[in-house]
Amino acid sequence: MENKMLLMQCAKELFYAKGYDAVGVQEIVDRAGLTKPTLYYYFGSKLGLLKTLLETKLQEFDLLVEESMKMDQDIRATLYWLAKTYCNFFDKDREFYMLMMALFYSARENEAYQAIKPYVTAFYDNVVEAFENASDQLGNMNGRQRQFAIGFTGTINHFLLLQCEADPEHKKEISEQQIINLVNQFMYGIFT
Amino acid sequence: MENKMLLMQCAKELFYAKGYDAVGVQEIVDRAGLTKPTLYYYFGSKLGLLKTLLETKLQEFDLLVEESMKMDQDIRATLYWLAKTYCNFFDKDREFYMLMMALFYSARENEAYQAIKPYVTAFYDNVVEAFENASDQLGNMNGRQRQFAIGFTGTINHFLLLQCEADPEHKKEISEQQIINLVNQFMYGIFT
DNA sequence: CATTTTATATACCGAACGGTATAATGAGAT
DNA sequence: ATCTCATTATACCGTTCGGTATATAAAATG
Repeated sequence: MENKMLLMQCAKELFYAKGYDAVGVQEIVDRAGLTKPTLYYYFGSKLGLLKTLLETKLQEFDLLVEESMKMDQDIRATLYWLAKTYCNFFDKDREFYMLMMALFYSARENEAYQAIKPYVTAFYDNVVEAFENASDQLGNMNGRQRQFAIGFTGTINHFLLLQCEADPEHKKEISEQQIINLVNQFMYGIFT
Repeated sequence: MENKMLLMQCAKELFYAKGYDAVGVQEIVDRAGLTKPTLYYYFGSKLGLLKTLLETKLQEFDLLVEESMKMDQDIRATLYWLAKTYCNFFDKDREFYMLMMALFYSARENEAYQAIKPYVTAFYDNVVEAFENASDQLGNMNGRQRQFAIGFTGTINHFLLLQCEADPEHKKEISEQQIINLVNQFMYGIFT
C-alpha cells in the first residue's frame, strides 16, 4: 500500500515537471524503484493512475470548498472563504496545484483534460451556486453566473501563478490581506 | 511551398485539439494528405515544425505589440492599446491563441514550453517596459513591474478564456467597452 | 538537351510506447 | 504445515514513436 502512495507521488512530480503525455510509465516506476506490473496492479492503466491521483487529492479539497459555501453569508464573505480555501490548498502542495492548472488549460480532446474536467465542473457548480444565492445583492445576473464563476477561479489561478513568480522558493504563505485584495479586485470587476 | 503552409495549418489544429505531445507526426501528415519525408524536408523535426509555426504567427504579433508601445501615452492608454492588440490577435485566430495559452501553462521542462518561452519573455519585457515608463504615474513600484506585467497578461488571457465560454461559436468580436473594462479592472487591482 | 535543384513517396530503422502472461515471493489464516 | 491471497519481478507482446536512406518525378538552370 505504501508503494501505491509512492507511485502517486512520483507520478505527480513527473507530470508536474514534464507533462502527462511526455512521461512514460517506465519512467514513473524507475523513479519509484519498482516495475510496471506493480503500477498496473494498483491503477490498471496510466490514465487510471492520473485519475486516482486527482481523485485522492481533490476529494479533500472538494469537502473544504463545500464547507466554505455552507455558512450563509453575503457574497463578499463567501468569495473570501472560497479564495482562502484555494490559497490554503495551493500552499499545502504547490506542485499538485500547478499540475491541476496545466491540465485545466490543456487541449480539450486530451485524455488528461477529460480526467480533470468533472472536478473543474463540480467546483464551478459550487461557485455558480454562490452567485445565484447572492442575487439579492448582485441583482439580475442574466445567466452570467457561470461566467462570474469562471472569472473568479481564473482570477485566483492567475494570482497564484503570480505568487509562484514572486516567491519561487515558497518561503511565505499567502496573507489575509492578499486574499482580501483579490476578492476586492474581482468584486470591482463585477460591478462595472 | 503551399504544402509547408498546409502542414503548419494541420499541426496547429491538431496541437490545439489534442496537445503537442499527444499528436504524432504521422497524424499530421495524414491530415495534410502527405508523407513524413515532406514534413522533415520543410521542418527537420516535430519540434522544428512547432517552432516554425510559433515564429511565423508570433512575429507579426510582436510587431503589433511593439507598435502599441511606441506612442508615448499615459499608462492607462498604453495598457488599452496593448489589450486591444491581444484581443485583435485572439479574434483573428482563436485556435492559435488558445494553443499558445495551453503551451504557456504547460510543464516547464516540456520542450513545447521551452519553444514558446522566448516569445512569452519578450512580450513580458515589453509590458514591463510600459510600467517602468509610467513610474511617474504609478510611483515607486519596488521592482514589481514584472509582477504587474504577468498580472496584466494573465488578466487578458483569463478574460479571453471567459470569452470562449460566453461565445463559443465566435459570432462576436470583442468590443471597445469590454477592453476598457478590462483595463479598469486591472488598474483598480494595481492601486490597492 | 543535359543537369542540377526542389519536392515528394516507398519502405524501412531502432527505440520507446502502453500493457500483459506468468511466475516467484512472503505474510496471515486454517 | 499447508493454503490462500496480496504483492512484486522477469520477460515479453504488438504498436507507435520520431526519424531516415533511397528513389523518383517535376521543374528550373546551364
